[in-house]
Amino acid sequence: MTPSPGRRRLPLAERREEILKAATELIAASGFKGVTLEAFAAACGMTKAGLLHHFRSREELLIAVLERRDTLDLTTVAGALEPAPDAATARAVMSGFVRRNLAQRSLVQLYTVLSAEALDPAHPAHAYFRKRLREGRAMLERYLLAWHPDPGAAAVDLLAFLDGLQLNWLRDDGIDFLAQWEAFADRFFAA
Amino acid sequence: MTPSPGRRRLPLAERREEILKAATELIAASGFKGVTLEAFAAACGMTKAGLLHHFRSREELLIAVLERRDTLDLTTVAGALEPAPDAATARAVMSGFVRRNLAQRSLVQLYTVLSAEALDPAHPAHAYFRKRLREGRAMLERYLLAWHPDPGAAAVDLLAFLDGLQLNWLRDDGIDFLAQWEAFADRFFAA
DNA sequence: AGCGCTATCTACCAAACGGTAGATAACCTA
DNA sequence: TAGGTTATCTACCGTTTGGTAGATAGCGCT
Repeated sequence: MTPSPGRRRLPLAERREEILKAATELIAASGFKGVTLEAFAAACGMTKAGLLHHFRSREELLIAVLERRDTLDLTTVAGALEPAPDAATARAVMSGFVRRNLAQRSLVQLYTVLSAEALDPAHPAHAYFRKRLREGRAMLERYLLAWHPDPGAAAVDLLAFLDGLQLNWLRDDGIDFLAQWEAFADRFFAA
Repeated sequence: MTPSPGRRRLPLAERREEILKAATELIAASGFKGVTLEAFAAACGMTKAGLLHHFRSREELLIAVLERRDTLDLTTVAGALEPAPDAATARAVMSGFVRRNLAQRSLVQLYTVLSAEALDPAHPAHAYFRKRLREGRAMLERYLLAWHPDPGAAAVDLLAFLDGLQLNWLRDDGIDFLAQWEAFADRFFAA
């Protein structure tokens, strides 16, 4: 476990980014409970103590991982709905969202594994996921408002299908995510 | 943590059942990784050593929990498809399944939490869930075979929706599971 | 070149973990 | 009521865990 070129010193921002990226991969694979401080550190060639210089505790690292993905991901989607969009543009936005997720399997897995783990009210990310779900649903509802007869139920419908499809896709990569989505969307956006 | 009436001795089968029931609740709440041997034991008023008299290891307890639920649950559904059923009976069977799940929230949560946790190939229940998913999908496909134009894709569709709806229902009990399901079924079984 | 800053390391700790060994006590039968 | 069976307990062990204290070394600045 000793790093090859002795000691590797990086500027703060750079090392932080490296740690967060590695942590994302690890949590996606084994959940938060499944990864130790030692493992997080080793994944970027340092020691526990070295890592704790950047994040004061294991839990703080988790929060940082989540917040990083939010700023990187959620903001991209939110911009496009200045006027409430019609069915066609709503579908286009959603399809873009799906395609982007498809390209980042480990990220999808991070959120899936972690959000299930965080159903436990004692989990450090419990509050985070509650908030995120509500905000996501509210945002989606605004997308559907202009043209769908029952935006509330439809939002639940769409999110449930996407979450479930992701889950099954992660379990069995024989599933053609894109095809299943497009077929669902054909029906969903026809109404 | 000392049990009130000194020592409580139970016949083997009875104690086993009590342990499994308590373990199911605990795992549903916090996942398998989230519960210690001590916690499993304390939940039925005994010590670690006492519990290990009935299950040789923590992992063996997990397997027992899963197998118990299978014999109790999966067999009930499987019986009804001697001839490949038509759309109406297929829907009736599925609706029964949904209603039964609705009445046992903690059981649903057990499977949801655990199956996400077990996406990790190193998880002790990983193989179990892979097998279970494949069998479940194959069974559902047989239900759809007689009347649906594309049973394979439809089976994925239905399971994805149900899994996702369960997940969101667990996250936010404001969701009306039954209503969402019936609306989805109206569309699904109309084809 | 030399100095200060700080990113990183080595060494350590207390607590919690899964599991084991051997003593103890509750029930069943004679 | 005595004795055997076994479910349960107390006490312990070795390992792993998250986290801390203090030493060390790489980098930027003058």
